[in-house]
Amino acid sequence: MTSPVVTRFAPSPTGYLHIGGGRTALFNWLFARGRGAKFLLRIEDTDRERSTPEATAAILRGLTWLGLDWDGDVVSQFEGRERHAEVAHQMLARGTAYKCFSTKEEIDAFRAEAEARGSYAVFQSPWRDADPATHPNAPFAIRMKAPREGETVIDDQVQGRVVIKNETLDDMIVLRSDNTPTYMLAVVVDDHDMGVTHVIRGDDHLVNAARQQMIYDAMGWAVPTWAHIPLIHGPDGKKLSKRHGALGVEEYQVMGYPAAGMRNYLTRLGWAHGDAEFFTTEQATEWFDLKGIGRAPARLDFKKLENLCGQHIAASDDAALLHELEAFLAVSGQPTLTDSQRALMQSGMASLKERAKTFPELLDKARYIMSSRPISRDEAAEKALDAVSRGILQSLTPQLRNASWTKDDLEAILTGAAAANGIGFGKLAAPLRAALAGRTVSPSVYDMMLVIGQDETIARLEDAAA
RNA sequence: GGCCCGUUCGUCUAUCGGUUAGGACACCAGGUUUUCAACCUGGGAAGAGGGGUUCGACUCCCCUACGGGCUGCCA
Repeated sequence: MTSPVVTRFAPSPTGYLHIGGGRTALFNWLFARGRGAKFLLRIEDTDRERSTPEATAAILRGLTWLGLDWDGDVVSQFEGRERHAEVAHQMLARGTAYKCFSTKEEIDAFRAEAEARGSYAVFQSPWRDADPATHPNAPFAIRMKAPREGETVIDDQVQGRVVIKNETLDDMIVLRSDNTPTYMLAVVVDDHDMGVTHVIRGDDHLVNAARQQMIYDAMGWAVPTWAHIPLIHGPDGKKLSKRHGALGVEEYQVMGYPAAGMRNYLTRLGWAHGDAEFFTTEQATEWFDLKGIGRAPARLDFKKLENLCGQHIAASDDAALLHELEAFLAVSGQPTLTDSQRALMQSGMASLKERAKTFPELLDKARYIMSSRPISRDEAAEKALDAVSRGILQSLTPQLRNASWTKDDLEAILTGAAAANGIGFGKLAAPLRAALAGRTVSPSVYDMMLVIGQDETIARLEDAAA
């Protein structure tokens, strides 16, 4: 009988949602959602010094923006501390753990001495096999009685069969002398209690998996399926750091990348499904598997991210895109759309979305919608509006006033005007763009005219011709 | 220092012993065009190095180099 699949994402609330953490969460989510399984969220807040509620909130916001919804309530690891202590004591009772009275000072001294000698032996507690009768009446930590010989084998779905010699692992502390659980114990207990079947996490935990597996064995619990994924590196191949900027998932939102494109890019980073590059989230959940995860760390490539985002923007539903655009405006601290801007955006979206890779870019292309008369013009636009062009624009307005305002009608008028003036259409389009958008780079003149309408078009042309 | 993991075009990757080593992004050239974007065509571009195993290695094994991780009463 195979138990139903359960995955989880377990971040420490010590900062925002890291881009690597976001991808780890995404992989877990994809794996679960593709199998009708559960995706749980647990906050590893046992380190009271470094954990903050603000960080937890930021992580939740990041996940939500990425569209990764979790099942059930968010679990606080700290809340389970009594259960963790209980398990530590069960280990004691089973003889798979022991009380260690060595003080932190003694252990530090041992390490310092070892280092001075140039050796790096693991600390071996003198209390491992001590007679309980000799136990002092003093605070103690509970240490796992780890096997000293043999090896622990991690059957990893990504890294393959990884063998760790037990002699290289020490008797880790599972319960501190102040009765608080350590991470090693807490993860195992929580994953077991939450029924987690697949642990998909960064490969910085690969060796930890061996230690954790010892606890599973000590408690006689079923070991989950391991999948340790490589970390993400910066564009320079080095560890991701502040220097690379854009470490937090939310920063990507502020930069204006659409969530769908972000998901696509992050999924593709370190995972492959043949030659599939551009895909929907539905396809991703359907295709995602552990086998497709690569073993080497991947670098962030903003160009590819942008390309994918452009494709997703173009493929998006107009109304949904407008909603996401407004959300972007809000998080990036920009003014909200006025009612008329929103209405124009709605009708202009179809042409706008074909040409933008990010929301700032889309907004830039939508300048003809975002600005109102009088339209301010940049230098190139000013140049395009020379005396001759102004004259042509002037001569155009009577015809436009009588136009039926359909694409065909406008096309007939404009190409006719170009021909009448003995110029190519491109020569006419430049001043039109300048008049309509204040720039010589803009969406199609027909699209702009159709979106802003007859009156506004004529008014802008008259402004420019004046 | 010890242990563990990794290494295919600039980047993300395909390949699961036999391929002219494929695709995508980026780049370069040309085309189309109503500017930008898009689009079309073409191009350059890779198995870290060295040993094995094998009729045959990118693929399996070993060594080296480089990168990363772990080595806490942090997570």
